[in-house]
Amino acid sequence: MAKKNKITGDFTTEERIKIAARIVFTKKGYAATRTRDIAEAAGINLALLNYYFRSKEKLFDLIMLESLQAFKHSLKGVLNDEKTTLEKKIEQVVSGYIDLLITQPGIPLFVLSELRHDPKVLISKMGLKDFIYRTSFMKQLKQAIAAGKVAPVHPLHFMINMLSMVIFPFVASPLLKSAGRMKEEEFNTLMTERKKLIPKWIFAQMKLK
Amino acid sequence: MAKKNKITGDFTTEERIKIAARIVFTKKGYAATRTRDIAEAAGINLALLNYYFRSKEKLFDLIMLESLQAFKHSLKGVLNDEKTTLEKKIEQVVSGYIDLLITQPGIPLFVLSELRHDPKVLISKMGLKDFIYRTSFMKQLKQAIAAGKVAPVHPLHFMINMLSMVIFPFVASPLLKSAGRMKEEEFNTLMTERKKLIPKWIFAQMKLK
DNA sequence: GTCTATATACGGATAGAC
DNA sequence: GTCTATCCGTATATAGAC
Repeated sequence: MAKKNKITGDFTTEERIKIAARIVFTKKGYAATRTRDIAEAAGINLALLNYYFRSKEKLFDLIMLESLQAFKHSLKGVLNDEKTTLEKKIEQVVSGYIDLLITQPGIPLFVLSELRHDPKVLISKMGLKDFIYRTSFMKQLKQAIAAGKVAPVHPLHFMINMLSMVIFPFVASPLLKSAGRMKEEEFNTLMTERKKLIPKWIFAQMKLK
Repeated sequence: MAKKNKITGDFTTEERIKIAARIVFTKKGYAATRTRDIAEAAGINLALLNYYFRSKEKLFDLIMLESLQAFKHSLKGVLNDEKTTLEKKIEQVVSGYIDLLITQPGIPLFVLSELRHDPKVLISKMGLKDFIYRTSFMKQLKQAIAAGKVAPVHPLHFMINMLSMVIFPFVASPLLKSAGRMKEEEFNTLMTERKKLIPKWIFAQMKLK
């Protein structure tokens, strides 16, 4: 029995459809989603969905683009702030990202699982090519390694570790919750703890010889 | 244009279908997969697929179960070996798992994205309930924390960190490759480096005050 | 066991009334 | 803008010949 959560509140029809679409697409993925389900969740008729968005695919592209934007946006500002130190950037990214994921835990899995079908198009449309490399964060990291202040390994390792430790628990949450006997609330407590812990862990990694 | 890789070699028809099904399901997910595509990849007719496996769903369940088995199996043996130290277990899990993922990089995303639809059934069928907690690894880890040898945080954090740093790069590989301007080969080189690096990083985390 | 042909259902999209 | 009714392509599954 799928829950029949109708979208309520003071939204235009177009907004209600988008909200419903985001929920259903995120939960079930593109192929498993029926436009009828979106319409029902939005409290409108199927025909109206097509009236506003022309097709399932166009609606989906919109939602996906916005999801990727949210992802990219929450990294970009912080990683490119010329004024902050490497350490500060890490603290800010980790903290901001975990806050975001606690409220929207389904987005990473949604993006990653759909991306495997046609990565090229979206990645170029989003300007993600070389995105990490062009950040101020990456330049600082390279300098720190060159100066011997950070362990001499490929700088991407630290970026990967940071994103992994922040994002993966949310991606694997159903497995982690049952394999680690956690309830929703315990899980969120653990994730909140990680806002302080992950930066410390990364710093420790960077100092290793 | 989907590649028309027919399954060749000395396999029975049933095996060929399963091999083809694993490839197509892993790449596209359940809903986006057409049984016709599996049949074509297996070099047989659509009707024959139903002759052997009754339905798309039954075939899928089989593939999913085997994928989860592979995941669980590669952890279970190592984590429950009473004779090895905590450190040794970590080294073995990380190394074995990365080797597995380099050859089968699509499995985690496949499992995790399908699991979000109906986690309960598969998790209970797989005996994953409390799986982590019942391991010898977890007992050793708790003892080490109690003895003050490991930082006093929730032991699951370290398990999460290990799995995150190992698995996540493969789950996010399309994004990482383009955002970090890596080719397939560079990516694998990096992952191979991580077989040695991740255990060191975990040890450093565990020693923090 | 393996095939061709087909029944049947489902889902996206549109026509047309209001 | 919003609805009801319907069209039509597509995908699973089966019947039945070989």
